[in-house]
Amino acid sequence: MHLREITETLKKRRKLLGLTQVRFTELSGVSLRTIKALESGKSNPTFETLTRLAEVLNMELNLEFKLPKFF
Amino acid sequence: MHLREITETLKKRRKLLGLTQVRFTELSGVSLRTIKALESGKSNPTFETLTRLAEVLNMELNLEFKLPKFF
DNA sequence: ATAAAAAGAGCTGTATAATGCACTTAAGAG
DNA sequence: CTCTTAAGTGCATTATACAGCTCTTTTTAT
Repeated sequence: MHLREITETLKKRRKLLGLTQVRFTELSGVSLRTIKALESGKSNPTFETLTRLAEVLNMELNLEFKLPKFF
Repeated sequence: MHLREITETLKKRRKLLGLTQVRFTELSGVSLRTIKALESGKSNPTFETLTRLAEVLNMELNLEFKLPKFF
């Protein structure tokens, strides 16, 4: 997944769970500033930042083999 | 996956493909210093760095739901 | 249409990721 | 063992992620 897909997924799921950005910072420990930058596509986040956010959403980052397109 | 798992996986696959760290920098564009730090567990890499390395190995990072442990 | 809440942006400081160079240590081949 | 190559470390520099504050814009509800 490209970074844009990942951030979009995080954002959509955050909203699906009815969380505001503020509540998201409280639950994740990632600053509001960082979340805003990330969601508006203005950063190259560290692995830890993405992981802390994913965690709150019951998600995680996995390293996998690329699958051929027809999958 | 935790960072340690990810870096171990990258390292193992790099070796499996018979690549040295030097060759890995040439193919990925990530500096030798950064690869050394990463593989020896001394950094919190950016998404881009991980992606560039994974790319060379025909792998990628995916954001997924956590599965219950019995899977 | 207005008020309130949420999201985004500018400015700034601090921490640290990424980099290059030189050196040391470890691993492999002869 | 020695020689060669690969991997890891220390130090210094540069770039930038992270963070807090304030202000603006957008969205949502009344």
